[in-house]
Amino acid sequence: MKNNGGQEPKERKLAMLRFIDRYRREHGMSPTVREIGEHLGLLSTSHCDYYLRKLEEEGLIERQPKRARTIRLTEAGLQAIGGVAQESAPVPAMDERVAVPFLGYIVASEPLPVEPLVGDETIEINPALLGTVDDGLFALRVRGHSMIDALIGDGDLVLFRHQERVENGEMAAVWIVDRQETTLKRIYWEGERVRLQPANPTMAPIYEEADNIRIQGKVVLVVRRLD
Amino acid sequence: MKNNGGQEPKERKLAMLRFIDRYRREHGMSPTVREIGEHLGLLSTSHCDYYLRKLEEEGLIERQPKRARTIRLTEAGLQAIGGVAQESAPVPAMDERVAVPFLGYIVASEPLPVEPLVGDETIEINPALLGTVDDGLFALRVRGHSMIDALIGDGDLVLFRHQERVENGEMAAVWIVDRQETTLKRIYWEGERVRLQPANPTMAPIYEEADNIRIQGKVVLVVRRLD
DNA sequence: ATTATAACCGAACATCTGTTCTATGTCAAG
DNA sequence: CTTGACATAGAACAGATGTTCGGTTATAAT
Repeated sequence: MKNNGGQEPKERKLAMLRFIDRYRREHGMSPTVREIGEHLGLLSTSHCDYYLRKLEEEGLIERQPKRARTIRLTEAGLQAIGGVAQESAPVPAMDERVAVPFLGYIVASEPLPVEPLVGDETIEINPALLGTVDDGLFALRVRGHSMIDALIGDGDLVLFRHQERVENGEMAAVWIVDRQETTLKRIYWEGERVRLQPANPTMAPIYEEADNIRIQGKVVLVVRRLD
Repeated sequence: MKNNGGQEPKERKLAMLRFIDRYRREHGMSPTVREIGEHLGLLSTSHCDYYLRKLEEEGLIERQPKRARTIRLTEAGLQAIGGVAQESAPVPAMDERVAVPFLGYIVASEPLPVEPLVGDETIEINPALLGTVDDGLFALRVRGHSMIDALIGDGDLVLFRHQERVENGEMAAVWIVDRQETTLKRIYWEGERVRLQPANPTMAPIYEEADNIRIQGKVVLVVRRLD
């Protein structure tokens, strides 16, 4: 059955992508299979599903099986639209934001007592700034000057990704267990010992037993406001 | 039946509003009645519906009857979240994003020819990171190391606010007229002359006639990705 | 004590929504 | 001509989802 309603499959797929994208932006939710089909002049939900499957296989959309209104464009899908609609600036899809918990402050000098990492304040960050969509992010604002040579200054907002292991030389938020304190340093593993290295020549490194620290997260983004 | 699960009705309504808002931002779609109820510890969808009706009567949410996943906050609902949660920074509404034109690269070393500031690529920035909502922003990615002591490194994304005048010591994108070149430097006004000062001890300042430069914009935000 | 109200529950119901199944029609290749 | 691939329709199905209904419980007021 090759009566394409006047459209080539490729064009129809793009029209479908565009409809989904626009619908989401205009309605704040995804369209249903029936709504998509109606707009494209398809008389059967299964026909619509046929094309949605193809788009999904091609990685241009994603949907949650068996749940209502979950269709959304992937990054590739957005680019597919952008590639054809050159005359309009790419408009980010609705969900292109990451809510990052803001947990307070981290001292980039001497370790100081910091409340357990808990908070309900969030900061919205565009994933494009992160280069990737990450789970397990949290944000801390820096106090102090011990990471100045790493271009992290007092008052900077730093985003961390939760992970319990970092490579030598990577910067991380470190919880020192027996001190009940958290600090931001560059980490170097030295056998049973860990060197917590400031990036500031006037400051001495701190040494701790590897068993006595907990890596809270690795630095992935630094934001500084100057105005 | 006044067992409120430890929450006053007003507080529970706010918790509900917050959950809906956060869910939409994190998942790009609205929660179901069951999801809302689960999060609030309500054991029955009808109980959840009871509160949703109230919120709807109060104009804090809107939903499309009988359709799946259509619950959303109204403007009043968003304000209700922001208005009560004084102890936490206001969370920008979903559409509060500033589309900042990304105009390419700026050289933080020797001035080099740079195309006129034009481009159609944009980067979405949360105004909360800026501290203010500004018109006339543009973004440039840094090339070079001449601003290293100002904690601006190679590859950093820098946001500028269009302005034609900066104070001594402020950092700005500067267009040098007779060279037809743009550079990022710290600016110092010295009578008829301007000193374009690198923040790198290995580099000499550049002097230009004040008439020969045009301030393109002042640095207001620096973003660095490390991962 | 009674009464009224708000809050809460669980079951049932209606419909929405996505998905599967079966069948047909068209086209191209052999 | 046959075969296979692609596109299309409609019906049916399963489960998701919102809503209604009938009831209970706790509290405050009288």
